[in-house]
Parts: sequence; C-alpha cells; structure tokens
Amino acid sequence: MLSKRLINEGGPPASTGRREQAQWRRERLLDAALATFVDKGIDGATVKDITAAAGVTQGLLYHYFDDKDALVQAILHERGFLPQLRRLLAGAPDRPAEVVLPALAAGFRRLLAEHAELVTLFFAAGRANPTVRAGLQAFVTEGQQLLANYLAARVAAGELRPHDTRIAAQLLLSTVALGQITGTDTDPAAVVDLVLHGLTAPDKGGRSQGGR
Amino acid sequence: MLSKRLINEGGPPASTGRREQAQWRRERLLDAALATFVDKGIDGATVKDITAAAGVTQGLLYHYFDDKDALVQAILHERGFLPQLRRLLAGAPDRPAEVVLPALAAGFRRLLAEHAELVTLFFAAGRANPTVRAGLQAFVTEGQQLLANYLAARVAAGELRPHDTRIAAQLLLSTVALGQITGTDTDPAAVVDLVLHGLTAPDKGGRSQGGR
Amino acid sequence: MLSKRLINEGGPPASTGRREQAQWRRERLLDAALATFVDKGIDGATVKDITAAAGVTQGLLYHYFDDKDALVQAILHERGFLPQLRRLLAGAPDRPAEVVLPALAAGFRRLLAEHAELVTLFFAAGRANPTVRAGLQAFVTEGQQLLANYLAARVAAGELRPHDTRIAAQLLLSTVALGQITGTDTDPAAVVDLVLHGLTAPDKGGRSQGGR
Amino acid sequence: MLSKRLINEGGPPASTGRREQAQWRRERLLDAALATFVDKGIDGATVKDITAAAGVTQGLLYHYFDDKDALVQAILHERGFLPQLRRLLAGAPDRPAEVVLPALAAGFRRLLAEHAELVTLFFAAGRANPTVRAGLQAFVTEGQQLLANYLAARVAAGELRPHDTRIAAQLLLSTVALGQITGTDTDPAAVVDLVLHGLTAPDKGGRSQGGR
DNA sequence: CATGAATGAGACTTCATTCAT
DNA sequence: GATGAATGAAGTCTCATTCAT
Repeated sequence: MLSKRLINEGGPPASTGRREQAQWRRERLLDAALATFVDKGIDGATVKDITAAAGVTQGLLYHYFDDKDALVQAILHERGFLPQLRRLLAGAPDRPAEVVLPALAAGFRRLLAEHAELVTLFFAAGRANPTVRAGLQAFVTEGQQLLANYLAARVAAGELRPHDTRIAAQLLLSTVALGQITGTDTDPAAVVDLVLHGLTAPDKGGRSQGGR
Repeated sequence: MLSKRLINEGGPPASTGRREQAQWRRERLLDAALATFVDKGIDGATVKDITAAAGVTQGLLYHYFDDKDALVQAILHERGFLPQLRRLLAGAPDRPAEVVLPALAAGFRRLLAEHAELVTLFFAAGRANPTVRAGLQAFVTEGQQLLANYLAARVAAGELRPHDTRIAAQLLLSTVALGQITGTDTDPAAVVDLVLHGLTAPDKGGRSQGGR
Repeated sequence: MLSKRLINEGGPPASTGRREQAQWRRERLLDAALATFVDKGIDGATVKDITAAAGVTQGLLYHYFDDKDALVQAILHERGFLPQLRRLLAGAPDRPAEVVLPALAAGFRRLLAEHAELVTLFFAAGRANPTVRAGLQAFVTEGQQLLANYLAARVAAGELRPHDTRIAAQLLLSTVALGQITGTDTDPAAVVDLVLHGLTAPDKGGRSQGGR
Repeated sequence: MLSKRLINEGGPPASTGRREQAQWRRERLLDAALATFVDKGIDGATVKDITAAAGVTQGLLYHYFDDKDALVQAILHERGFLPQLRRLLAGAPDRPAEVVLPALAAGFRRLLAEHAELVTLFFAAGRANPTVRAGLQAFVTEGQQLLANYLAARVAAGELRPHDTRIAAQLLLSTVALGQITGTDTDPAAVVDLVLHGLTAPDKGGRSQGGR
C-alpha cells in the first residue's frame, strides 16, 4: 500500500503553459503507474488504480498512452537506466581490479538504489509480462557482458587468474542486485573482497599455495 | 506454449478405488495448474485454462480446491522442496568446505532442475502474488541461513577465513539459482572454485600476500 | 421500441434436459439479437440491450458466442434463407415466363415477408457492417444471377425478346424487395405484368409496332 | 480508405475576410464528415476521425455545429439534392413518355452520380440513424410521387395504358438507384426500354396483340 | 463425482463533449 | 477563432465462482 497517497501532491505547477502542464501530467502518470505496478504487479494494477494514484480520470490515460502496455513500455524507455549502466561498467580495462571492482560494485548498488522502483518492477512483473521480460533480458545480458569483458582484460593483464569471466560477472552483479531486491543490506565491498580473494583461510593454503 | 498438451494423458488409472481416482485427479489438476502458471503467470492463467489443460471442466476445480488461491497454496505445499533443501544444506559441519561445497552446489543445482517449474513460478509470479511471495521468502531465508551456519562452522574450524557468512551464502546460492532461472548453463563447480579461491592471480598475490 | 417486451416469455420449456434448455436459450439470444439489431441497428444495439431482451445477463452471451460479431454471423447463417431463395429461383427453364414469373414474384415476396426481420437487418446495418455487407452481397448476387439465367432460357426459347437479362432480373427483384422494405404494399403480379408487357398503350403502338 | 487524404488540401484561401475563412472551414468540415461517414458509417466515424480528415482539432467542430447529429443534419440540408430532383421530375406532362422517360432516367442517374457520397450515406447509415432515415424517406416519397404523377398524365393522354403508376415509378427509380448503389453499370436507356415495352417477344404476341 | 450453464463484478477502452488557455 | 487536455458515461469483454442437474 505504498501508493495510497496521491502522486501529484499539490497539483501541476501553476503559471506555466498548457504544454508544460500536459508534460507534467504525463510524468505524474508514469510515476503513478510505476508505483502501482510495484505495489500490485502489472496485471494486478488496474487502470483505475493508476489514474486514481495520479489524481486524474481513467480516460486521460488514453490521451497519453495507447493502452496499458504502451504505458509499461514508456516506463521501460523513459525510466530505464541502461545508459548509466553502460557508463558505469565501461571501466578502464587497464586499471587494476582491486581498485575498479569495489568502485564498480558500489556504483552498481547506488544505481539500483536510485531506480529501486524500476528494479522491483522487473521482479514484480517477473517473466509473466513479455514487455518487461524483454527489458530485463536486455539489461541483464548487457551488464553481464560488459563486466565480463573487463574481467577478461584483467586476466590478460595478468592481474586475475584465468576463469570463466561470465560466471564471475554474473556472480558479482547478481549478488549485489539480490541484496537490493530482497532488502538485505549487502555491503558491496564485502562482496568484492570475497570474489577477489575467496573464502579459503590464507594460512591453510588458498589457491596460490598449490591449488587443487 | 509448453503446456499445450493435456496433462493427464491416458485418463485416470483404471480399476482403482474411488479414493485413488480422486487423488489422481487432484494431482493432475496441480500439474496442470503449475504448468499453466508457468506459461502464463498466475494472474494470466484462467481457471478455464487450467481445467482445460487437466482435461476436466471448470466446476470440478472447486470440488478439490476452495478457490484459485488455495490452488496456489497447494502447489507450494505439495510441490515444494523445502525438506529436500534442508537435508541438502544440513551438511556435516565437521567436513571440509573443499569437499562439501562442490557437492552441495551440484546438489542444489540438481534440486532446482528437478523442480524447474516451481522455480520458474517463483519468478513468473514474482512478488505480485502474496502467497507465492511468502513461499519464496521462506525458502530463500532458510536456505541462506543453513548455508551460512555451515560456513560459520568452517570458519570456526579454521578452514575458512573469517568473513560475512550470510553474504557468502547468498552469493553461492543466488549465482547457482540465477544460472538455473536464466537458463545459463552455469557450472556449479566453477562457481564454488571462484568463491573458495577468488579471482586474484596466485603469483600476483591474492589474499595470502598481505591481506586487504 | 419494438423489442421492449422480453423475447422468451414464459421461460425455458420445463422438464427438458439441460442440453435442450441451453439450445433454447441460444435461440432466444439469436431472436433477441435480431430484433434488437432491427430496432437500433447493429452498432446501436448494445450487448446489454440484447441480453436484457433475452432475459439473461450480459456474460452469458459470451458463453454462446465469441463476440458481438460472431452473433451477427450466427444470425446470418442460422436465420438466412439463401437455400430457400435458390429453390425458388431455380425455376424450370422450359416453362413459360407468363406462368413462372408471377408465381416466382409472389414466392419471393412471401419469402421476404417470412424473414422480414432479417431483410430489415440487411438495410438497418446497411453497408456499415462488413459481415452483413458480405452476406447481403452474396444474397443479391446469387438471386440476380439465378433469375437472369431463367430469363435467358426464355429468350432462347423465343418467348421473350432479347434483352439485358441481368437488368431485368435486378428490376424485378429490387422492386419487389423495396416494396417489402419500405412497407409499400406492392402487388407482385402488377410488377410482373409491367415487366412483361411494358407501359405502352396497346393501340398506340408498343414495341410490336416498329420498336424504337 | 477513400478518405485517407486530407480534405482541405492547401489550407484556407488566403487574403479573404474572416467571414469567408470561417465559411470555408465549415464547408471543409462538411466534406470531411460526409467522406468519413461514407467510409465508416455514422456511428463508426468518430469526431476525431472527422476533424482529423478536415485537418483541424476536435474542439473546433463544436464551434460550427452543436453536436454530431447537427453535423448529419447539416449534410442532409446543405448537400441534399431534393430541389434538383424536383426540377428533374417535374417533367412536362404533355410531352410523350417515349421522349421524356429516357432523358429523365439519364438525368436521375447523373444526379445520383454527382451526389454519390450522399447516396452511399443513405445506405451506409441505413435506417439506423433517425435523422438520415427521415431524410431518405422524404426523398424517396417525393421522387416516387412526382414520377407517378407524370405517368398518370401520360395514361390520361392515352400514350400509356392504365397501370399502377406508383409501382411503375418505384420500379424505374429503384432500378436506376440500385445500379448506382451497387456499382453495377446499369444503362438507364435499357431500363426505360424494358419498362416501356416489356420483355415479351413482339412476334409471340406482347400485350398489344390481344392482351393476356 | 462431474458438468457446464449462469451470474455479477469489474477490467480495459472509446468517445462525444466541455473548457481553460 | 482555435487548441487539445480533461472528463464521465458507457461499451465490449473476461473471469472467478456458484449451482441445478
């Protein structure tokens, strides 16, 4: 019941052109839709719920969006953060993982936190909604690929030992993401430390002392 | 369209008591419901879809289950695999992680694979369905706790270095689980190897050469 | 407001199987739909109107028909009278027009009268509804063709003078049909007489005295 | 899809008074409405369709017309051709049918062709729209009456034999009209020839050779 | 046990019309 | 005059659930 309060408290900004007010309303509808989707799921959220949360009548939704699915797509496109993810993960391949990964994990966590609602939507909708599924798919695939590329570069540079970089990337990202999703307060630095150095006690012989 | 074929091919077993036939029908309904939920999501699957997949009429569903949600609960209870998970993760705390963890990861992967439909349901329904959400929550929490306990025991035994065992548990389980969910063929052994020994190249140092 | 009274006065026939009652209800829905379409047009007739006229709830309509258009199609198929038209117009080509045409015109008029509601529907819906338009098209084309064939046979037999048989057929049928549609009490015999012998006064000449 | 192009290509005539521009817009709206009605039917044509075809916004329609029905009435009044029909059919009662009827039929056909869209509207809307139905009724009744009057005069003059002049009028007009409506290329002269002289072969004895 | 006809609430969507700008 | 955002009523259709047979 997070969305019980109206989204557009205070009404549209006064003393602006109609154009601006319309744009503002559209944004409020997107806000309301995202919040309602998170709260009740995409199927569970009715057009009535959404427009009520936005403080408008049902019909108006169809002035701005063709149908409910177009609304979902608009959220994905206009509230998505794939560009930010790209920027974050396009890390300098010549800088050491010991430095890059902690920053990257922290940045990833922050990025997810800033888009908490959208992240939740990805899981609230799960695989049931084709539109969302496609969006999530793109996001996950690209994120994993970019990080794997960086790790491969570090392996080539000799800093990291050869390994399945896609698995490592998935491990890192998924653990941080699940921390965000489940609300567990996962320290990104601890995750990176684990991934870099492993669990094995140093004196008993990590991999460096003979391996398998 | 995985569920296009009827579930109860062949009809009920002949020459058995009424009790058995009824029980058999009930199981077929659960099968059909699970398959349909996976295919279309819980909200997306109609009672008509489910009963058609089971080869019976709509009304019959209500002889076996109070309503649609009771059907979901029955699936969670009767198709759940929390007991198996408990058995799997209640690993002997005195046996070394180097031996236990690979077996455990492989077993976990197998367990998920054997209950692939239910696992998918957890994500197809996502957090939208309260009943499913509760079931997933219990499952995840317990799994994580059990594994964390084991890891803590190994830390106490001196095999593993001190670390946040909950994060490590989450990391291990979530990576294997995501591999199953996304269909990526993640080798559990590789995951365990990474978690135990880290990414750092042995010659360049790794944790044993000075720690953090 | 012809359809204000309920269609299924008295309820379904008692003491019959469920199958029969269902079939009976379906017929009542068709009746109600046809009457309502005639009264308000196809677009103007709402599902609520139709089901209220049939004395059932809206949802039930969708138990028997996929959607509103399927209802229109069912009316066309199950209330159509193309077979009767074929039988009527498949007149013996060797019998004289002086005998055949009057009987045919009278039969055509009777046929239209017996299906007055459907005939009206063809015009109430006009060309706006594609489904109805197609049905009307088939009806008109076939009727015209069959009659033209007969007329051609009579020309070949020497009874009728050579002429554009399609126009003559259209002229005959359309005049009788329009009489029915507009409610004018057009005597079919008079129409046939005109068509056979023309308007020209016998003594003043007529075609036999030199033609054009 | 006849109406896909905009109606008011080129915009309003420049350098004219406001009065003229407004009048011009009004005409463009009528054009667009008529075209859209023909294309989709009156119920099927939305205000948005119409105004879009006219190249203006929805609201503007309500500056020129009270509501959608007022638009239909305006079309009937301002695009109607009852005066032309009157002029055409008010034929000189002292001139011979052999001369008058062919000219009249040709003129009627031309008149319908010139107002093809309105003619189609009469049938696209059919009897469903009360406003249109009334318009059609007036048109048909008056046309039939006028022609019947002329025929009666010719009977009195001895040129035509006594007959039901209303039926003959209906026969003539409806056949020509249906040719136009259905797109059949009906030759008006052939129709008139049939009506005047009948189908009966001259040598076998038409009505002129001794009656029935 | 089993059927499927029947219900009623509610979902999504359309659209004529109004009105502040 | 002109715009298009906004409304509210109504329309089609879906679906979980009940119940007589």
